[in-house]
Amino acid sequence: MHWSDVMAQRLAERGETHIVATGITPSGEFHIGHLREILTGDMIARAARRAGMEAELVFVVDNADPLRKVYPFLDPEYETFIGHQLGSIPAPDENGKPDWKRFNEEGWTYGDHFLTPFLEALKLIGVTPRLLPNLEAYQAGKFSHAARVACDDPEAVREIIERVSGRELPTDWFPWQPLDSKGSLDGVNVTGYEYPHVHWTDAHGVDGRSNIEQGEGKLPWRLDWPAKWGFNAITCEPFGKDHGAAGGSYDTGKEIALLFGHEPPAPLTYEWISLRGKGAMSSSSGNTVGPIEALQLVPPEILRFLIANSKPSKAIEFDTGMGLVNLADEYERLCARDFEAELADPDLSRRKRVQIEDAKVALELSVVEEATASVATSVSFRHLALLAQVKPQDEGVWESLRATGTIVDPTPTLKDRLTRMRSWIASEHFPEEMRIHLCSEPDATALGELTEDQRSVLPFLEKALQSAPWTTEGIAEAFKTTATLSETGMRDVYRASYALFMGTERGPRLAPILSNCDQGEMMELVRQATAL
RNA sequence: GGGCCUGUAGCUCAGUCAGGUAGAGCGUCGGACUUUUAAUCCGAUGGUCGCGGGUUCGAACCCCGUCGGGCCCGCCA
Repeated sequence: MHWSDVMAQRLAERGETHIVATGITPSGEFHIGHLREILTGDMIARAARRAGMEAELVFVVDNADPLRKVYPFLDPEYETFIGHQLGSIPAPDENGKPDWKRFNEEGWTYGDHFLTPFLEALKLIGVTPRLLPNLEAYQAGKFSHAARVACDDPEAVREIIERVSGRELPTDWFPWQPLDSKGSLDGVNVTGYEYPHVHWTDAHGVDGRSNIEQGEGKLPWRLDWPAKWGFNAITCEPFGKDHGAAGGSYDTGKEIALLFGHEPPAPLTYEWISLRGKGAMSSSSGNTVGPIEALQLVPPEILRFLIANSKPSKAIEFDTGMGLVNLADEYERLCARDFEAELADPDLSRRKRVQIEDAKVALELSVVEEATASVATSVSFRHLALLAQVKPQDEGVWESLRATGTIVDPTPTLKDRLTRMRSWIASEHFPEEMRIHLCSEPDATALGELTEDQRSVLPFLEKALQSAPWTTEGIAEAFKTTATLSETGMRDVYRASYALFMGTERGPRLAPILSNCDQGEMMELVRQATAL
């Protein structure tokens, strides 16, 4: 059974209506690691709906969290904002400086700055969750109940955290973090509590009080999370393996949720996504591939397929090179399969059946538009990558595909795919082994591997190409002429030509590629090779 | 120290929950297509299931131990 269906089954035992939660702190650039969080949630919700339940996806924006440090992309000026909530400080401008103008005029915050492009990418990917900004929830008093329970009996909370996580809390620990006189959550000492106020002294020697029902502070993460489960009626939440560890925040959250008076959601722990060869993704080190950047390379359904086809417990190595080609081609192959027919075979082994069923579900989850069928474009990524390189104009690509009977007219999907393919080819991510290289000078090694017969083709090739019209047809004709003149087969002509022009044994059709090159340069290459 | 995830073909992984003849895709090799956009099709190749015990008629799967990799036990998600 597909992992999303396993989860849906678990949800079915709990009830008919579900709210699947995801949540991210908008502290920096979003990356495809965050995509796993949100897509995992989306796929659980889809699976639940497919199983006949009602399910909604929500996205908690943790903009009540404080700025932790001055990241490399921020101006040192941000030093003054450390400890301040992401939803209440200005966004960095293009130079990393606080954009006060937009902040004052439009209320454009640090959190908005990073969240907005991510939401755009999500839309393209077919995910439109209901947003739950956390700072606003505090200000609206939604945390009141939980905050009061915790503040009324701090020892109960402390007991749970210390017992479950096995770590000792400082003696002055208090389950509420007040905002200080400057708006920071750091360095504040709680001096007393009298509902609904928490009294404090801050690092500047100022005293004050914080109303726990009006967002004048926040709950520490380990309480904040279970509190949100309550007032948002969350029934299911996928989260990264960090939270899932024994003694981690889900473990303590489970018990704290009960203290607050509600059931914890059904959990699903997922592994991280790393970049192939570059280790874990990290916004601060700049070692990231953003969702937008990824979408310029591959269509959204491929990105969805990556998540759908990997069990959450499996770490994913995101490979922007050959891995992406293979992934996309696998997707294409799956699209072309007839799963119903395959499953109708009564002799299928259990293993085989599971494999087919999982592939089928993964494919269903990959379509951007829920409950629509995936469509095969009948052109593999590999093939399209070649055509895109050989034909500078889109129309040339379509002509080639028409000529081979692959398509009649390009579908919007295919046009879209070609656009992305071109941007991929232009990027640093495009794998070298997929790139078509023409030799700028003769490749002695490749030529040396030719047989005598094949080498003898070269002078005839030179003669035939010299007088050929420099078009695809003209060049193709010249190859045939060469075979006749040299009294060898076409096989040897091509074998020699690939060694000559590309330094390889085989390759994509030469004539269309050569016709896009300069005849003079190519002839020079032939002459030099012949003379060797 | 405590815990979680992970280890299966050259590569990516499925199969472990419900024990029953080791699977898929990619790659590689060979063939076909009276030569082809590294295409397509067919065939072959390929594994001491990390290691050692135990339970069982039977273990990749369950139990115990052990080794390697990743991660958590921070007011970071």
